[in-house]
Amino acid sequence: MALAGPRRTEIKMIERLSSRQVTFSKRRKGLFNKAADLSLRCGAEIAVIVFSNTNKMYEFSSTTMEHILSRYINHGAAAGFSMESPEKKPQDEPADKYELSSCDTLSAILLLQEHIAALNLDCSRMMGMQLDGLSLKELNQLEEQIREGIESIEKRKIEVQDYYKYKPSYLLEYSNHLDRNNSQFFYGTSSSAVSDCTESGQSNDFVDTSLHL
Amino acid sequence: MALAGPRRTEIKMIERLSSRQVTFSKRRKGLFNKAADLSLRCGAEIAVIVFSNTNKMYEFSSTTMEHILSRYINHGAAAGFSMESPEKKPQDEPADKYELSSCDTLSAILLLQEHIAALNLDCSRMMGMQLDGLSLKELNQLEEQIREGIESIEKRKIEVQDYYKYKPSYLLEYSNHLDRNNSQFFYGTSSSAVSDCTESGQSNDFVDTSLHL
DNA sequence: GACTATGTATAACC
DNA sequence: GGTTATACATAGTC
Repeated sequence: MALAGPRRTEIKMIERLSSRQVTFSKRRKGLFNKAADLSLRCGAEIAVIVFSNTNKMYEFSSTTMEHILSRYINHGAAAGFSMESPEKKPQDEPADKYELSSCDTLSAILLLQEHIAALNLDCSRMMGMQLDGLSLKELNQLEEQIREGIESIEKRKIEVQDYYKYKPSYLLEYSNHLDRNNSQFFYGTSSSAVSDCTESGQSNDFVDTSLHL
Repeated sequence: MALAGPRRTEIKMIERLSSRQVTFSKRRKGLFNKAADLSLRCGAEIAVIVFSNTNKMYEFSSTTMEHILSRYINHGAAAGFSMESPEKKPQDEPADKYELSSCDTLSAILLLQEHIAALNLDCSRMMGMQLDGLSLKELNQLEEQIREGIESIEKRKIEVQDYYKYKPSYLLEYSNHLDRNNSQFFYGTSSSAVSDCTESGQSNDFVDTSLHL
């Protein structure tokens, strides 16, 4: 008689390789089933990509992977631009931003590069570089911005210190895991909802980091 | 007294819109949790993309979406990406040498988005946001970086003040204009391919403003 | 958004 | 790869 069931299993990396592989197979299958279920029941379009420990790739997609990915790309490309030009009002989203078709790849790339240039400039300036052309007023704004950043960081440092002081280890598990992978996402916030056509503001994917100078 | 539980549910599209939406929310959350579990327990890298009926997008990714997707693209490109054409795909085709394949374009965009995500993260952190997952040491490094930035800005402010002091204003405007146009630097560093197999930590070195945390 | 009865996924074992 | 006991997910309901 098997007395075993899924005992209170702590959520952490399984050490034993064989167990890990078995668990991976079973759970991966379960995950794909869940995805298929959700897709069918709710008419959702779902893609799941999994890379195992051993760099093997597994995928599920309710329609075509390519279709979902290009849909994702277009969505992200559109949603990613909130502020490449500081002159523009960030809240007013002109309709044309969401009209990127999959054929507009070249312009999408150009826009992304523009976006990168702007972000690069912002980053550089916060590090005290590329300050040419900023007026005194703008320099003051920049400095103010940065000082607020430092304040937040100081606060966070205290939080982290307390956190480690009183750490419940089960809370650290996932964030530690993510730390190892150098991810910016924390467990609860890695899922985000962004509307396809009409967006009313909230977007977790791309934080508006523009300095608006 | 609620006598209900999940009765045997046939797997088909849920007709009632409200039920479908509720179910979608619950199951999507469940799916993402499963993905997170699997990722953590087995050290897998997982991405899930979901488009709802109403074209809302939701995503989960154990690391960054861009990283996983470009890994997917590269993997697929190397090992039989063509599912629809069972025939072989010779890579040495002089014909499309000067033509970007859709795969290349997609991966180019992903690379750019990954770049943007990294820059966004850097900028956010310098502004005191997105600090989750940074260790105390990293927070200190970040703060140090920023303080150096402030120092440079202070110095620049003095320069500018002197500039105003000793320069006729009609010359000032014009040179300010020139400064501004010259200050935008481009995405000059050639974008190196992101290595897939070796997870040697952060690989956004192509950003010269990277914080290297 | 919380509750609860019930179905489902799955860890340990074969 | 199959079985079973148990934890987990969740449909219907408030």
